[in-house]
Amino acid sequence: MATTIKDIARVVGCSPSTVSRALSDHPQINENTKKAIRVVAKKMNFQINQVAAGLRKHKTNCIGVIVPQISNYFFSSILSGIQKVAAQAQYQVFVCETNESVEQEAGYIKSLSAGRTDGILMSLSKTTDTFDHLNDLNRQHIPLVLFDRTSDKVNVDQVEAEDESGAFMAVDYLLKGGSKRIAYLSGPENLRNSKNRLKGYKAALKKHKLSFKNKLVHVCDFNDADIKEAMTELFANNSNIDAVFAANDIMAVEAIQVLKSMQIAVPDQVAVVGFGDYPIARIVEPKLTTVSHNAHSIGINAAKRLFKAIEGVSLDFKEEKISSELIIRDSTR
Amino acid sequence: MATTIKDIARVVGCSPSTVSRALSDHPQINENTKKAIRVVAKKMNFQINQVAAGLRKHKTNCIGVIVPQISNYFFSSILSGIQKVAAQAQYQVFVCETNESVEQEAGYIKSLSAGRTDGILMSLSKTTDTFDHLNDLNRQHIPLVLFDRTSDKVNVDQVEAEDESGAFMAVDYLLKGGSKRIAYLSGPENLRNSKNRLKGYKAALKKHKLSFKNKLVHVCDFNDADIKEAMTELFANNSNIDAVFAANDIMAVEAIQVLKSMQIAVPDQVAVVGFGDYPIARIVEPKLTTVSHNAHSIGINAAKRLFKAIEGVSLDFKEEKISSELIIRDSTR
DNA sequence: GTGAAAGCGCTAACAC
DNA sequence: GTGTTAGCGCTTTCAC
Repeated sequence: MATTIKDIARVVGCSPSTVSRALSDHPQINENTKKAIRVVAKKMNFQINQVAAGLRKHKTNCIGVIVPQISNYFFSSILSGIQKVAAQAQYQVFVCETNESVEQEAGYIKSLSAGRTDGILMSLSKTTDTFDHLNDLNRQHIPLVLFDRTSDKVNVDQVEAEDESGAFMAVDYLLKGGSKRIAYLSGPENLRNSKNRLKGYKAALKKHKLSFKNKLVHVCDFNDADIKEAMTELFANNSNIDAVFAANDIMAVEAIQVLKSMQIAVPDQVAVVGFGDYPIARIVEPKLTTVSHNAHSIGINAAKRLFKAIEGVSLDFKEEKISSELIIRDSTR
Repeated sequence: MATTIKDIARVVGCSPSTVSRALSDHPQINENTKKAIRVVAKKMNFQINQVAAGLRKHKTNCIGVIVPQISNYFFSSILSGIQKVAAQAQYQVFVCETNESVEQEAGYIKSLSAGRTDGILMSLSKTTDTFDHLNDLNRQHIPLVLFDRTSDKVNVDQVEAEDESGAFMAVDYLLKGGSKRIAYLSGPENLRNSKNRLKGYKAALKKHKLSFKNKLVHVCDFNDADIKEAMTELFANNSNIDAVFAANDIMAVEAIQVLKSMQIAVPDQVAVVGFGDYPIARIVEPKLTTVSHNAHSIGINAAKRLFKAIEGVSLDFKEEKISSELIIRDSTR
């Protein structure tokens, strides 16, 4: 068993409270007592049980971050933003991965909210369609801020990219460049971002007085096989497609690979635009034109909101949009 | 304040112990009582305080994973292996990022070991050169397993890639292909993997009866600017370099970019081999020849070891090596 | 089948 | 300046 303050008290010959006070550098404790206690604590290799302290103080100085997938560059950039703010606020961050499963999501929510952390930042899994586990948090007064994968069905702070205008910029740029039939590789349909990006796509078509064609839209599940299938299907039935807009860079890069394998020249025959500005966008050939959604800022702002809420400063519930920008490279004309 | 078992007890009209037993489905509690308690618990939106339970039971069913950098593909692959094993064992996993700082590392170790988790998996930060914070864990009887970034200065289970033989295979292959002057872009010097890969590099040279030249080795700090500088320097002073072996794929890809910008043809003038088989290896042109170190297996085996230790099955302390393999693509002849 | 009481390791009034 | 006491929310022995 590990050393406790009781053990130290016994050795030093004082009460546990004195030990507790000495170790947290309470001003009213005699300097010599403090010294003696610190020496013994060190010698006995004492490590404070932060969980017990947290239970008592109702304060952990930890936050939890729940994401669908840690290895996704977008989420890890957001994470680095969050960590930066957390470090400044002297908080530790525990990251949990749901693997796109609502069950895991609910499990982590429970676990983190059950006295482990002072607040939670989270991005919904793509299968999440019930929100009881989130609304529970409200009732428990555990601050929650959603980022990126947000939802209008839950009444909390939300920080997300300007998906609609980002998609609009991308498609508008393609149309200005002369493209007429633009395929859209969408992410999972029930995600709000997917819907918003579709809105932007449609709005750009409208601006250029082109009609929306449903068969140019393919919903993909964020995996390579899916994209390959979608691309093959699109180009089999609509050989006159002249551009592809993908809901993220991974899909866009995969689309480029498929086009190459079909001997279709990018951007001369088909232009490609992605979303996210992942590092891979600068490596693939041709270098990918893409919409940057400023993931780092999403993380920073979401974290700032969370800390405000933890401090009890209740901002009005707000949806915050982080501006996106179009980054033009070589996969478009 | 959130609902507690006391609140439920008051409403139902029984004792807290009965509530506790009912909710954990104790066999000796009357079915009707259980039902009644569950109904009230649900209505009052009760969430058990797992931290309090953990404090009492000395068991959390959580493990912690500490890595230098979450966004690194290598670490996220390892993580997915860990998660898989953890999910099977009904454990939750909390991921912590040190950003290569020993202070953060020590902070997270303390925090996780202070009653928050039943065991810790970790990969050392590149600046870690003292090991007290790790040896403390031993004294506290908190199981620890190191992976990838390991050290011979701490006496715990360690799981790592076959760095030396992996590097040997890569360099041997280059030499067999006709390369004579092979530059090595090494990772930070104090990491054991860097040293082991260097050993492999030297062993391959020796096999082919070539002498080791120190000026062909450049230590880089895992960032793009560094690699650019190293490459520029190498190729300014040794224009007859005909191959580059990089300690990871990110560096290798960056090296290819630099070579391209210098109008040097890959692989015809200079061959390039990486380490890791990151997804980017199949995207870059030419596609990257690289050593796969089977990150997923590293995660799985490290986690299995940890769970054995948590269960009290004390395997002998062991260093386990996961086999690497050479994946030949287009960046070599 | 259920309750009372003790205690996990810590902190914080309240005493003196 | 330091000790006593109570209690954070839970589980678990020991009663009955």
